[in-house]
Order: sequence, then structure tokens, then C-alpha cells
Amino acid sequence: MAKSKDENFFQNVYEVVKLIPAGRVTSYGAIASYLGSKGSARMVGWALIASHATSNIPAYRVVNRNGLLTGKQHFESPDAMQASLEQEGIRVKNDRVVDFDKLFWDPAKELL
DNA sequence: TCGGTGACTCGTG
DNA sequence: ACACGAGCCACCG
Repeated sequence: MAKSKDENFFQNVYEVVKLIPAGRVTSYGAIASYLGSKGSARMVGWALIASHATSNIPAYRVVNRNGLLTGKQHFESPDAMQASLEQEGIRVKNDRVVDFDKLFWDPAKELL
């Protein structure tokens, strides 16, 4: 029985997110591109929502292309995302990751 | 079955 | 620089 490919996609998202090193962040588009679904950045976000009920997924390490914590509203608390990021040494100002381009972790390049 | 919505991103005016 | 639209795919009513 062939499983739905979307399940594989979700699993891939979880794997990549779990591979993000502490103190680093990445974007939805980067993950989608790495998985081959370049235009499906939205699906990555959807997978992150589902990740809540799956294994321990550091979804707080995933932000949008601008380094903005767009998904913080989906956490247990809107401050949980920023708090978790600061625990890893990441600075957050105005719901945005400071030095985002420096902390940016691209799976297509780092995970090569 | 169809339409609306959403943790996004890029191109155009 | 800003505003708007289009593309993308899964979930819900």
C-alpha cells in the first residue's frame, strides 16, 4: 500500500526542522524548496501546525522569509516562541529575529 | 462537489 | 518604497 505522498512531505518537514541546530533559524520557503515543493511554503506551515500533535518539533526555529515570528500565535502562548528562541541565544526584537541573515540555516546548503 | 482559508513567497505596477 | 494579485496545496463546512 502506497502511502499518500503528502504524509511523506509532512514527515520530511519534521525531519528537517528537527535537524535545525540550536541557535539557528530557517524559513518556510527554504524547507519547501529543499523538499522540492518550492511554491508550497504554506504547506510547511500547515505541517508545523500538525507537528504540535506529533513528536517534539522545534517549530519555533522556523520563521517567515523576513525573520518575523508569524506563527507565534499558534503556540501555547504567543510569547512561547520568542522565549524559546531567546533560550537558544537568539535575540528577538518586535517579533523579528535579530541578525536573521546570520542565523539563517539553509538545509539546501548547510545540510548538503 | 465547491468554495473559502491559511505558520508563505515572488512578481508587477 | 508600498500595495495588490497570483501560485501553491491541504483542511474544513
